[in-house]
Amino acid sequence: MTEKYTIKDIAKLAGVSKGTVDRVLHKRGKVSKIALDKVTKILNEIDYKPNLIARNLKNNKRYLFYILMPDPDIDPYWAPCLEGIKNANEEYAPFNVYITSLFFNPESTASFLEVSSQVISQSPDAVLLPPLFYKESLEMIAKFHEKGILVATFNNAIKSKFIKYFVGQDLIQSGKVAAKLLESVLKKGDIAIIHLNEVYKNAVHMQEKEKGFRAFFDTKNNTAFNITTCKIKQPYLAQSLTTLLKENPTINGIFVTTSKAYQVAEVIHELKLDIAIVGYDLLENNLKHLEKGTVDFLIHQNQKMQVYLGITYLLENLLFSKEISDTKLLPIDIINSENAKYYLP
Amino acid sequence: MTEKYTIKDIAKLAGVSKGTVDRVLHKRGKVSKIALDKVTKILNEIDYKPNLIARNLKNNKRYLFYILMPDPDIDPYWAPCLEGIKNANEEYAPFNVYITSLFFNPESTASFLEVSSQVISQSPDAVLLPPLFYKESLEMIAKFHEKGILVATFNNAIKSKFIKYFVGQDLIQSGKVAAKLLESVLKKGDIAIIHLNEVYKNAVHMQEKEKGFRAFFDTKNNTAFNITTCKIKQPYLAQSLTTLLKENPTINGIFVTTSKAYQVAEVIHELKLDIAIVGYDLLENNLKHLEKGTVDFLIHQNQKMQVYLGITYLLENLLFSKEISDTKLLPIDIINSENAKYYLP
DNA sequence: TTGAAAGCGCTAACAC
DNA sequence: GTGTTAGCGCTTTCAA
Repeated sequence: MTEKYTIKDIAKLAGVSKGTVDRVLHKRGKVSKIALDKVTKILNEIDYKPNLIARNLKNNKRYLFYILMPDPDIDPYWAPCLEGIKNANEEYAPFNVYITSLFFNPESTASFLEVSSQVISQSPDAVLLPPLFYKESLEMIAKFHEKGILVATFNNAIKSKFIKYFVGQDLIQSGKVAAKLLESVLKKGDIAIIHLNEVYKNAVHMQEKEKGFRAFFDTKNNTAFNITTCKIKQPYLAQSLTTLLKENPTINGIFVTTSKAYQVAEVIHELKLDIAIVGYDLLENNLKHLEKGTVDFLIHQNQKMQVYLGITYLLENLLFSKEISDTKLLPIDIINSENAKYYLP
Repeated sequence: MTEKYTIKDIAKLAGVSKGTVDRVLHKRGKVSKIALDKVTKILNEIDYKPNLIARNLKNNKRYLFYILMPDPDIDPYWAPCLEGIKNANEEYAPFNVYITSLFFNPESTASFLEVSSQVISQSPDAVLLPPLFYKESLEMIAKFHEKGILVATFNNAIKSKFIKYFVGQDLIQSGKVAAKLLESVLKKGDIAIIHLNEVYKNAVHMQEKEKGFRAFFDTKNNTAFNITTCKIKQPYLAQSLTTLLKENPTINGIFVTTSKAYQVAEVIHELKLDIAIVGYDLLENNLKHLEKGTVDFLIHQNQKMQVYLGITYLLENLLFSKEISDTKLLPIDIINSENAKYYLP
């Protein structure tokens, strides 16, 4: 059984004071070589684990934390994030952490820039955001970094040396999961990949999912499937889709790369066709179709966990200097009508 | 912005000492009505949230925690639990918590009883166990309770008023998930439910899964499927299964209710039949077959999370008097070849 | 019944 | 450089 050592113990063993031990532990300097050696020797002999809790008791510092995200009222995709923020908030409140969420309009880069500047003016300790607008996000992230603000991203990955952590899913792999699901259900046939354009650009999202989807069949040299890609913009969905399916009557599977599978399902249902659909996200509308059987599978992107982990990673780093890997890829959960309820709030 | 109040603040506001506030907060009595009223008034006015961390800093008490589980070397199903224990251990070590795992032989009630007595003799603060042997488990749980030991169970639910928490999955629902998966893949046909008897009794497990599986098709009045149940004991699997499939050549789907789907898959592969298989648990052997395509889906029972949560629930209750619901049902994760890696250690 | 005080493990300011 | 000391928020003992 390993004993528990405190700073006091180490001080006694090394024959120095607590203060000196603390200086050694935190490399604060101002320690003579002799003292340093004595303490280091003891530290090597025993397994000292600082009590991280006690460490922060002392800390009077208030930690300001901002979450910058699209308004869930504009796009319900983001709604689950609020729950994750709430959980993190409850957990870290005793540590003097103040978490504020600010919403921007996902259709407007101006709105994003405005809210970002607002955050900068508060000079918080850390910021978490989904970098939806590539150029603008990079810009703001650089500015955050310049101000000494720790940055983490979620939802979609962009490359920047100023991003400390990223939490999200591997979208290419997610496309492969969808492909495997359709393969299981269909065995053979023609599949349409439908990029149903949403209000704001998530082109990268859609492209990566398609890439993974196609790669799955390509690497298998699976010739039983024929894949068409189709970009459709609302409000032309019903019309475009009907035309597509009339022209390609052999299509028996559809992969919807956005969270709007329900819109596709409605059209298919209307046309009374028997087509398997795989889509994304547990929106209420999607769930209805899962239940009805008009959507076969949904892939859960677990937004709630994404923000929750994003927050905890940053805070554990700030509060306890914990170092973890810079990228966390969440499981790609497969949802059908029977297990859906466990993934809902 | 809600202010943060400490006991000191309350004491000042109420015009009493910290000690008195503490006595009120913990209902320790020995407080005059006047003092009590003054403090209560303040407490109603403000939103006081005690700093749970500081509360336990003072605590010199050592918490002894035992986990009682089958030896993972005998049944690899339990191996992931060790990881969960390790995580919990790291998290709670600073709180003077000492977690010990003891293994019993899942084939032997005697071994279970022996290890349990061993635990009792240590009079720990809490115990977590999967109640595999119904009668013996109830017996020991009662004894634990008698000794003032907090008990939580995982993996399988049994009823006892002495069980504080249960963490596991809804096995009936899990059967429904399997049913839906086979329905998606097959559309119609004959399905065999195979209860592949394992070394020790988990009859209840298997029965509940079957119940859910059948209920799924029953409530749907789905007549496109015909379901046969089949209990097979090793080492007769290959023989029995071959006979079954010869006699029922229309069987195109198999639901294996235990973690031995790979054994079934091997036979099917040998027979060169095209039969969809849904099974349980991410054992290495099962994963190989997922990859090969001889098993279509696995259901993840998330043993790791089960123990991890079981431990945290008990400890949060012991350390911080947190009260949560007595039953936690984990998500029923659907695994195919493409998302499996995210659920592995 | 009450307040004062010590102390949990750690940090940081402050003398020496 | 180094040891001493005060204090984070809370619990608990002890004297009043």
